[in-house]
Amino acid sequence: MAAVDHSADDVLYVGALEIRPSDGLVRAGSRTLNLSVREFGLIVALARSNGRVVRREDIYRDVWGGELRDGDRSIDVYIHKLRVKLEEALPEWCFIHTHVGFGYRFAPEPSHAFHISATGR
Amino acid sequence: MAAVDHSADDVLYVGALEIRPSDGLVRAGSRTLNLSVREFGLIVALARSNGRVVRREDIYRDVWGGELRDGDRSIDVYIHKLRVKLEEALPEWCFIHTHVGFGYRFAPEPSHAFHISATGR
DNA sequence: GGGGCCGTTCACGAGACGTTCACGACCGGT
DNA sequence: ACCGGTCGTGAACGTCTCGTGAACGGCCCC
Repeated sequence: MAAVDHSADDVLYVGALEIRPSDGLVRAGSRTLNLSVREFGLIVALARSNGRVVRREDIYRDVWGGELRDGDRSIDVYIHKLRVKLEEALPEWCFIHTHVGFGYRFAPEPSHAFHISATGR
Repeated sequence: MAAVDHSADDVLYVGALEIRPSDGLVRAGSRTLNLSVREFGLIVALARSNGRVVRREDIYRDVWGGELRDGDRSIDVYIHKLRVKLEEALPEWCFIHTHVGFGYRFAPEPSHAFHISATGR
């Protein structure tokens, strides 16, 4: 992982998620998520820029290290794996939002599955 | 402390809109708008010259790059798409104003739809 | 050696995007 | 009233991005 100097990386709270970068664990409510190294790196990278849109190139540099090669779908795959685990833990919340052409945004929003939007997407 | 330091970029505020050019996102009140690349470029271009009328040629150069060709309706189409999304998010405000023959002006003004349509004029 | 995880890559399909076209409303000039 | 220019708006369509299941090979531990 790229040597990112984080001074205040104690604990990240995003909605009902509690992410401990230095401990390598994520808690969702009372449950503890079982994430692989990549999944964990990804969720940390996303959570660190809470609310903002993170570009794929930045995600790749942050989590994988090196430059994102053309056609590399690793990010997509791991975004998907993360979504599955997050939804399994907190079905009524949606954390990872796609901004086509920009990247991904990490923020807790009520899941569409439960309450079909009154205000559009 | 430990605040989430957004890399001190320019943030544009127009009425209830918060536009972050470098983050690629727009918030309307508490909601985050989901804009495409073109839509986002357009709203940034408009918001940057807040209050003034922006000529179509300038918009095109700014967002699309290159010169606006005769008969190109892309701007019209994307103005429309933006209007739809903005109205969906903030129905009581009207942001994009047409100045026929001149261009468009971006400014928050109370929507007429609310007052007029009910009275039957 | 065999079985599990993991991470990467492939393949297919759905949906988002951007451009262009078509039609109609509106307006000013003649 | 007619005409040409401008703009609003819905729709068509080719392209590209992204979601997702599956295959493949590496690694570790029994």
